[in-house]
Amino acid sequence: MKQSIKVSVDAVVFGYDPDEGISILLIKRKFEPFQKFWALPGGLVKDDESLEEAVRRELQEEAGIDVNYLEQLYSFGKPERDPRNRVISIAYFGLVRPADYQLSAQTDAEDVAWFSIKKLPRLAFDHKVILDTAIKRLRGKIAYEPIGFELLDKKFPFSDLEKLYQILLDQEIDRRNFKKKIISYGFLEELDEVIQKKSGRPARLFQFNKKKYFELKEKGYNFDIFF
Amino acid sequence: MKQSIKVSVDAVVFGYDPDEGISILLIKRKFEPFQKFWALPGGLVKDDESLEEAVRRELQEEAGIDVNYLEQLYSFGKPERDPRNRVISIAYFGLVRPADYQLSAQTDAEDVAWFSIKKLPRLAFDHKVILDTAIKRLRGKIAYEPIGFELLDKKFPFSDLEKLYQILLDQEIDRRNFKKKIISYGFLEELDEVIQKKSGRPARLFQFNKKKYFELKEKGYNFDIFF
DNA sequence: CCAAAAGTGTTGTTGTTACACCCATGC
DNA sequence: GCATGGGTGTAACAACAACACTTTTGG
Repeated sequence: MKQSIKVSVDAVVFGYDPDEGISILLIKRKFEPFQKFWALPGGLVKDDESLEEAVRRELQEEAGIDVNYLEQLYSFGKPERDPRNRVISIAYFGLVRPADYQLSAQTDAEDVAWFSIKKLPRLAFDHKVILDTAIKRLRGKIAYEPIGFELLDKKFPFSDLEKLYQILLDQEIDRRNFKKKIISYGFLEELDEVIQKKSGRPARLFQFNKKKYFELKEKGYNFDIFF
Repeated sequence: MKQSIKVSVDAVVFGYDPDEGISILLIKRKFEPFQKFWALPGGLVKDDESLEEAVRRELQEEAGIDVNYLEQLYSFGKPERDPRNRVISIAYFGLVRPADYQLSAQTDAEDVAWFSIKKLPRLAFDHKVILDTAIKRLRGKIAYEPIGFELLDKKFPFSDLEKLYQILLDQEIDRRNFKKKIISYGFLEELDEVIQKKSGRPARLFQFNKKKYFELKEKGYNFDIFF
């Protein structure tokens, strides 16, 4: 059987800033179709690279960014999703830490930028569908896996985590109960350092201990944050 | 850029029988490579069909089966997974009801059969990896979505459900607590009919009310069964 | 009357929610 | 000394886990 289907990868990369909220990385297309539309970074897979390698390469080429967490999201394969010819796309889901987030925000003038998920431009192809799938995944996943930490600095004040959950779950969270619950899991380390971002009392810094988390997970612990 | 990657779909289809446990559907390969090895049903996607259409077509062609639940599982794309040329496979996850399960078990003599997940043959390509991914998904998913019902007859005695969960979670479950919890969700209907499978007291039949389930889900109910 | 499977409640323990005041800093 | 954000405990309530005997049928 003769088959003429092309294979591409696309990445939905999330960044977070306690003031800006959740953003995603988009690039502006140079060529037709959808010239000058904003689109997810991505492109055709090379014959000799794995899917994940392809995503990382494209992110490097198109946005100069290194994601800190990457997982496969879903594959999109409707025959009509690309007007030229059939392309199936394997979409990935990525998270970057604030350091990278800030960095790429500088490249602003070019054709790569962060967009708050609250005010998104029209996207090329079916990228809106892909994006919506990714947002759903992020919202769902944060409740039962501690991936939130991948969006924060290695050392962060507790309030950053708190705000992240409030934004993602889109609801008020009781500060005391939230802290009690997170601390009770035992994979957070409280440091002696403090930081003062704006006014007010300086905050102690915390860090996520991945090793401890995996140990606890082995023992059949299960993380879940529902309020 | 010239790309020569082929796109296929593969299906991991689960069946269940309270006595046999969980089985999956395999076909025996007629041609090289991996001639005479057992493999997941699947094949190349046609240029004008969607991915899901491709899976359903292949399952119909290769096993004469109609799955009752189907979702995308994961895409496997390592460059070396097919010895001939590069093929990326989009794997699907399916569940069939006992009626279909019995039916295909008749076709036994041919090159399609059910295998208990406890004693599997060596599989072609990387199908073992795909299968393991699917089993993990099934185990994980059954705890927070009521997909277990898709593996049972439309009307079933409560003990069938009980056994299904015990097998999948691989642990004893307290019958009273389990029933209390499931009933409390309110999406099961108790019928006036009874059934007697072996010896012992006949059992009342139940059925899953999908509509009620979706209503409850809308209201922000969340199903979860952990013990 | 025995074997086999179905049906059924209560209680102690644990986890979850609701709630408000003081503390450390910069200006 | 005031504005800003950080830090902390307790009590009522809800959910979960542990537990065993009775009922209906067939042989």
